[in-house]
Amino acid sequence: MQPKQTPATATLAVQIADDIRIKIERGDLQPDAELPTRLDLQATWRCSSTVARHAIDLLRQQGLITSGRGRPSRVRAKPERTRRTSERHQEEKDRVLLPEPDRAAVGVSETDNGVSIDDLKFSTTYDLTKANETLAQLLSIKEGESVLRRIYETKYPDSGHYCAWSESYIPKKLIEQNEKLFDSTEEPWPGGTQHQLWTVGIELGKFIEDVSARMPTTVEQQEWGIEDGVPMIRVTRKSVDTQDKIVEVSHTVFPADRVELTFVTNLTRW
Amino acid sequence: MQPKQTPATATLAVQIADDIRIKIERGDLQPDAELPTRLDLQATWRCSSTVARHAIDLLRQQGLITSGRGRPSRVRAKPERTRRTSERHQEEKDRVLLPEPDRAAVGVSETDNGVSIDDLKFSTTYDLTKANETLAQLLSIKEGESVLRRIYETKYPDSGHYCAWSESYIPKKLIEQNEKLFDSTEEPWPGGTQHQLWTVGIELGKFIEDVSARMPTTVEQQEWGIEDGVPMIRVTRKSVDTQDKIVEVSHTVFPADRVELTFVTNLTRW
DNA sequence: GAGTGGTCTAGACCACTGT
DNA sequence: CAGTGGTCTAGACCACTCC
Repeated sequence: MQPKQTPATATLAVQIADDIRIKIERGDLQPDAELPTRLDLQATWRCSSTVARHAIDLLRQQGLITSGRGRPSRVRAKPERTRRTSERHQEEKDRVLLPEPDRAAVGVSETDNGVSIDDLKFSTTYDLTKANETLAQLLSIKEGESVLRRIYETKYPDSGHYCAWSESYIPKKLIEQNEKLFDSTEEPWPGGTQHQLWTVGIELGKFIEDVSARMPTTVEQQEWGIEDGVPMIRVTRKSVDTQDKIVEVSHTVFPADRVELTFVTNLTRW
Repeated sequence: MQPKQTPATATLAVQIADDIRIKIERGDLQPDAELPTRLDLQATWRCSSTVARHAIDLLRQQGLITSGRGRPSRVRAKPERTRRTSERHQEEKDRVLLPEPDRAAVGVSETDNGVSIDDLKFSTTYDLTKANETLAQLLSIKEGESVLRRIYETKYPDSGHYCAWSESYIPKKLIEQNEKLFDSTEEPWPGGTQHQLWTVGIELGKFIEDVSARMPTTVEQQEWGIEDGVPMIRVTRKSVDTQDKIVEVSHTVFPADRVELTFVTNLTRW
């Protein structure tokens, strides 16, 4: 879409912000270029510091610029995004029947989170909990039935910020034949969740993934080290077995500026 | 995730906002409940109007509340989301070989945008344009080669706001055998893009969809009637034929509070 | 008409950056 | 050290809603 003009009805702060935004979109202001200072804007537009400030705020909330104490605001350079493709589901399945050394060759953070960085602090929490109404309905069990909850957290050791976060729910009765599946010290499990399910006789037939986006809270911004104007993407994944029964439900969240999702839909041939 | 506490280092506005946010998450403040007024907050927290105002701003930017002139701010009720599932790709393909009356039974806005509302103003713009570098590379053509660009816009006739927007690019040389494909008055084409491609001998083998999210600009907020704190989701879709060549590239955007995406990944059986 | 939130003024002080 | 952006005060006026 082309740069758009600001209607005459817009407030002064919006006019200022859009003037700068159009300069960014046209390339007059390149990534990392310094923006006008608050005093500049006050002089140019004959406005108070509050209005100049608000204009800068708007641009930051749109994810277009960064700003910080003492440093001039700058046009935000788009960060590299990790790609997370739906084809890893089939790849994981293909590995299930391989001998353990081959399965173990792929790290858990790679299979479960699509991120393959080495120097990360990885932690897993297992517990048994009772299914609430939504979860019970999804998993075709009774409300209050026992489910294994697994929480996977990956953090950058230097900053302590999250790199990845996800939680997974599996009905206890489906997997209780294999007690190792309740032991978090077995993580990272070679071959991932699909191999774990295979040890109790479950073959997956498909994954159904729901994708949505929302803004992070201020607390999430801190925990993830997210800048203003960056949405969170949430993926709810249902793992469906070959009898069309949902055997696992998981939720994953991540900042939209760090990950891009790819989904491949294969069509049957004529 | 559980409600989190505000660190002591947070600014006053953030503390106020988080105090309210936690009340919302705990259910102390139900959807549509009125929030404390600016004067309330000034009195309770002994702060200036600017700080009270900023706290409300933060919550609006997080998409948690709505506010407007003369009306008290309220906890935002989650709107209904339209579901847009990847299975419609196969369904569309299955319809291609049907006789025209059956194909025409499904509206274009339904097939292309996943939205099936009747009273919408639908408009299509066709033009021939030259491929830029990115597009040329994706479509395996030379930069500057002619491509058919089609823009689909759906608007609510009362407000004039967008309901759906997408653009599509197809290399001219792939489809020039059928001149009807360059005539926008043929829209809505019964059977959609897959049938159009079939008229020039192209069968699709898969779709590759990249999903990302970002904040809307102030102009997009106006054009779509989007409230603060609602991200835009962007889907770039590559239509791949049975020889693994990309024959069409399309971009779709929509507000994250109105649409939810579903992707189904089928796995091959053991 | 009273009360709400939206916008704005005209300052102040602070933390931090870069030179 | 000067200059930046971050936070905040203490107001003002306006448009709008609801009673």
